Amino acid sequence: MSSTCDHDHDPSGLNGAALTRALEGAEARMAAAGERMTPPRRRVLSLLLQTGEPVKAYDLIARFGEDGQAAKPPTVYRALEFLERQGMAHRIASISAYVACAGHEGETTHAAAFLICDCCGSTREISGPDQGVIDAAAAAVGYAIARTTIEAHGLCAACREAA
Amino acid sequence: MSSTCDHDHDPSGLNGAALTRALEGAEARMAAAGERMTPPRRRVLSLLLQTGEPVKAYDLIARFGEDGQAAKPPTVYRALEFLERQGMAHRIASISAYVACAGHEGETTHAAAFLICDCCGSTREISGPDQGVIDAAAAAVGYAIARTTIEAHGLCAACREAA
DNA sequence: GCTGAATGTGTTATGAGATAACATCACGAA
DNA sequence: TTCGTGATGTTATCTCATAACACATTCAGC
Repeated sequence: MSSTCDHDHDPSGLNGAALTRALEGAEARMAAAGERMTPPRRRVLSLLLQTGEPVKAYDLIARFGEDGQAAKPPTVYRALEFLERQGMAHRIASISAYVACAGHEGETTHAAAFLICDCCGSTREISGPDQGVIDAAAAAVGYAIARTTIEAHGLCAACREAA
Repeated sequence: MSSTCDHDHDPSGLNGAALTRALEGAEARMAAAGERMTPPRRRVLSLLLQTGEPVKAYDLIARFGEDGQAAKPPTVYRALEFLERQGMAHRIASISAYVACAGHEGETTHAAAFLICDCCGSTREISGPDQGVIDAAAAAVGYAIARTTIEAHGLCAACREAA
C-alpha cells in the first residue's frame, strides 16, 4: 500500500506457520464447500494473507510468480473474484484494493466494514452493523439487498499521533 | 446507466422548472459558503440532476457540451471533485459512478448510504446509520473517521418483480 | 485602477484498473 | 471412455482517472 507519511507502521501480515495454518484452513473450507482451491487461487490468497493490508490488483499481478515473473491480469482478477465469492477476500472499492477477510468466526451475517487510514493505507475490518438493519431500511423502499460494504476513511492512531 | 434487464424503469431525474429550482438552490448555497459555481461545475451538476441516477464519468464527459461536443476528462473530474467536496454529489465507488446528493435537509451528520440495483442500476440514497455509531466503533480501535460510504447491492422492487 | 496570490480552466499525454474473447486444459459424472 | 462443466492461459482492448503545465479569472490590499 502506498504511504504518504514517513513514520512506521506495522502491517501484521502472516508468515511461516501461521500462514501455512491459514492456508490449510481455507483449503479445508473450500473442500467442505465443494470448491476447488487451485494453484492460482491459493497463490493469490497467500499473497493477500502475507500482506495483511489492502493490496492493489497489479501488485498481486507483479508478485504472482515465485520467481519474480508477473501474471497476466485475468489470472489474478479471476482468483480475486473467486475468493471474494467465497468470503475469503474483500474488494475495497474506494481505494481499488483487495484484502483477505479477517474472519469473524461464528458470527451471524454482518455487513463488511472497513476503517481505512488515508495516510498509511492500513485498514481494519470491523464487525459492522447487522445486515438485518440495512435489509430492513432497504425493504422499506422496495430493495432486497444481497451484499453490503461499508468503507470509513480517516486516520489510524499511529498516523494521528505522527501528524 | 447500463441495464441488464428488459423491463421498464423510471429514472425520475429533474427537468424544466424543478431542475432550474434545484440549480438555483445549489447556487445560493454555494454563494453562502463563499464558493464559486462556475460554468463547468453548474453543467456537471445539471447533468447529474437531470439523470437522477448514477452516471459514469465518461457519460458526463460525452454529454458535457450542449452541442454534443465532449469535454476533456479533467474538466469533468474536477467538477465532480468539487461537487463531492460540497456535499452536492457522491461517488459510488463500487460501480465507478456519480450521483447528485439526494439532500436530506436539516439532517445531522450521517453516513451516505446507497441501495444499488444490480439489474437496472437504479439507486436510492437512504439515511444511513448515524455517523456517531461508526465513529465510536472506529475510536475503539484507534481510528478517527472523516467520511463513510455504505453501498448495499441487490435488486429494486421493479427488477425483483420482473425477474 | 494596479498588482499579486489564489483558484479555476484548457489541453496534452499517460498511468492505473479491469474485462472481452477465445483456445486449451483438468476434472467429475454418466 | 466420453461428455459437459468449470478453470486456466493468452492476446488485445476497454474504461477510469490523474499528472503536468500554460493560461485565465477573481478578489483583496494597496
